[in-house]
Amino acid sequence: MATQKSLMGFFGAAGSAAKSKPKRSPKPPTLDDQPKKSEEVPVPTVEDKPMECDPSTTANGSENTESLSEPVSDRSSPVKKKRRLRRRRKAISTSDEETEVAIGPTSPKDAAVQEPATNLAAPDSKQDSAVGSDASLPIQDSLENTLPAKDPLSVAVAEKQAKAAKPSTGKTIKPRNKAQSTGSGKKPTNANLLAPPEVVERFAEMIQTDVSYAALCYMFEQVEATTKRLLIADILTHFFRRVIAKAPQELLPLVYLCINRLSPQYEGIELGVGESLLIKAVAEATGRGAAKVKADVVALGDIGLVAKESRSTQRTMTMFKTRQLKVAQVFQTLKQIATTSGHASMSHKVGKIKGMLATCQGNEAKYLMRSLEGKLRIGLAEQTVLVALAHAFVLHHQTEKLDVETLAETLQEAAATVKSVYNELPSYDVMIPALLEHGVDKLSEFCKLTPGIPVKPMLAHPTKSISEVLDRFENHTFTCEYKYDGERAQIHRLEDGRTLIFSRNSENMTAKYPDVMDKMNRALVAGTGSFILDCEAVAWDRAQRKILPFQILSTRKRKDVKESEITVQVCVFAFDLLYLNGRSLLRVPLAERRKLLAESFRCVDGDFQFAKSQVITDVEEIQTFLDESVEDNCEGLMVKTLDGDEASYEPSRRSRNWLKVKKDYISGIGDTLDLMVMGAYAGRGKRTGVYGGFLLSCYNPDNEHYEAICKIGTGFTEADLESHRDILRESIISQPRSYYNFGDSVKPDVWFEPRMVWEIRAADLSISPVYQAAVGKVDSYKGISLRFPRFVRIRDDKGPEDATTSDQIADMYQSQKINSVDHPQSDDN
DNA sequence: CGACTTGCAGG
DNA sequence: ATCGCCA
DNA sequence: TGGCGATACTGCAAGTCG
Repeated sequence: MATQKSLMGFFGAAGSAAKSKPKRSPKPPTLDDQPKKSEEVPVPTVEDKPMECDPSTTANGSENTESLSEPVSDRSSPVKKKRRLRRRRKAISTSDEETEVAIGPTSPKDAAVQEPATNLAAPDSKQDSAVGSDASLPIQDSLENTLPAKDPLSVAVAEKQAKAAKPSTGKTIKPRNKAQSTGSGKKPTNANLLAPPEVVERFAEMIQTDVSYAALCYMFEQVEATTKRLLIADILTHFFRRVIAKAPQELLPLVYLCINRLSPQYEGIELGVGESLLIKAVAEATGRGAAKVKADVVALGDIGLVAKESRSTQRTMTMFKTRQLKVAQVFQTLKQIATTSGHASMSHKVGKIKGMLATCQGNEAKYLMRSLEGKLRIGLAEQTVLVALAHAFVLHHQTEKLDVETLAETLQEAAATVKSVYNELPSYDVMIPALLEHGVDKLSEFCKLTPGIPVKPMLAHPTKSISEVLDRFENHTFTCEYKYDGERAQIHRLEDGRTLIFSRNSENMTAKYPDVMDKMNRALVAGTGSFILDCEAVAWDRAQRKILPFQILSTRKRKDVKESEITVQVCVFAFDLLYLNGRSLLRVPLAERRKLLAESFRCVDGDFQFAKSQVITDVEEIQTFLDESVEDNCEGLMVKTLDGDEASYEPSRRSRNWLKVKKDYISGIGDTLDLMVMGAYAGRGKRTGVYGGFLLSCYNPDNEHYEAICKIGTGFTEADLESHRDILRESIISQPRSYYNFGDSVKPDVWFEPRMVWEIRAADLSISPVYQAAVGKVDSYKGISLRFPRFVRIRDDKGPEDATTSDQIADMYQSQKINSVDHPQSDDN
């Protein structure tokens, strides 16, 4: 409760929240935002200290101290928060340079390799012991006692905000950092790229024959506390090394927990748990109201923190836990949650979650909730895991001492191998056992491109202009292809004749496209056996023989599709061939792959075609081809190198060898709108403390109403977000104006008076089931919204009534070529 | 059984 | 999807 | 430049609820 108020206060809810307790006086409403910048209150600095020095494990302790010492805290300039903390930690570890510094000239990775030397003993070693599972007891106790009147969450809020407060130097910090990292030569010293020895020791203690969930969470903490990628990788490497040595059977579940998955993507096992269920679980587990919990989530920007904090109160009396969560058990429970279905399944899921929560200690609840939410957000994800795995296995098998450079090379190669293998066969179920049994060296013998298992598709870089394309490909032969607006489809034909289709994200879409099986058979040329095709499936109007918009494609059924009942036909546009008759073509240049593609398949009009392409040499040709593609209802062009080493298929890599030129970058075609900011939503994660998104509207001069058109959450710099918060604070109103039209489902956390106008770029306009913009103008009941909206800039020169009008929106929609002929959505008018 | 809600998938 | 930030 | 994490809209699928 207190938290909600404070949130409101935080966002300066002048009207509604002000009424609560005035106690949080030092909040920033208006007073702060102006003067603060300069020389922030010293308080936060002081508060910060214990945090940064403590190993994150003792965070509990410091949090308390912190909130105690300064419950009022200072919420003036949130945003910088964690990042700052991290920096400071770095600063500390930087002090011990000598360690591996000798390696200077070689890649920093070398350093990461070395056994951590002793002198790394940072000022923050000892306290570690406080981490122990039982350590939380006294801490929580003290929390209870010292803050009798307070909801622990308000403590957390205060803490969060204290963190958020700038460590004194407002603006100077950025430049300083820059100077530090880039300006003054060389990389940062290698010392801070190494996992601190006490961390490694801790791993050794915690990881024995099996792995406790606490051990994993300890590792997460360590990772979360740093931003240095090499350090993160090294921490993870040490963790895995220990696991490989002591508890190899735990490696697979651990890897899954690190990347927050339960199985390979293509198996489609999902938790089926979202925020509402988690809120319910936390509420039930703590005996608090769901509404309160929800408010806390908004305030803290992280349901993990809410779980951790609210749990600690409840806990005090039932503290005698004996059970300790194990990784294997957590993983298994997660899988159970995922596979629970049918009647009352939701309450069963909640039950399991509550069960685990009850056993959580320290930070476990935080990470458990984040896992359930699907976002660990500790700065560690798949790519890092792959590197760490590679390194861990190399080091595990490494018996003889290599010189630093050789070792570094070995490690780098290993990382490349593991990544490449994984991208071709993205299954830890296969790869981890293979690694355990054969090591990295022979990995590619056992794990290779296999029809039936999706390859990570090659991605493309967005390009801002045609000239940028030319710059990039100046000395290469390249080709342009239509970029179709459909769904990526990787079509596999196995040796046994089965056909499988995977999406861009490696989901199995076979059941969605039974009609494609038949198309493939008709498109085969004699002699074509097994293959993997890269294609785009596009909605197709058979009568008019033309491409339909993506929005139509998306209305196709996804499960149990029977060929006879298909309403939206598709045409498959093939553009690459990755595997043919038992042979991988990944390393074959595009020109050759394309040739094989053309030889192995035939065009079946309206069912299976080749992506339209053209080899191009100059700007004008590209421009013409681009215009043509848009004219043909495509999104723009893909530009690809044709020959040589740089024309191979690089799974998962958003390589520079493929570029995309989208029409919305080209002025005149791209839609830019000026929209009024109606309201905003509290940010989460790294956006805690600022607004994470905003509700926008267009203006309808006929009735002088503002009609909600979309939310927006990207395109802002961090500075933008801070500035928006500060500026919009002045405009907060407690209720929406009577002339605001919006759907209940998009209600923002705070409302603004009509004032601010922003320029927004979008790719397309779409018929919307939830927004009101231009209702009745294109569709009698539905409004219009934007596809891929992003913030461009503030339009200070425009008043709210100068915003784009509903009529203009309707016109823009109509003028999208693809909608001009006929589209199912528009019932009447 | 229909309306509503939630989660997940796509771009 | 898009975008920005960081090493 | 790669890796990561913040956020957008829409529709189906599967659940809940009255």
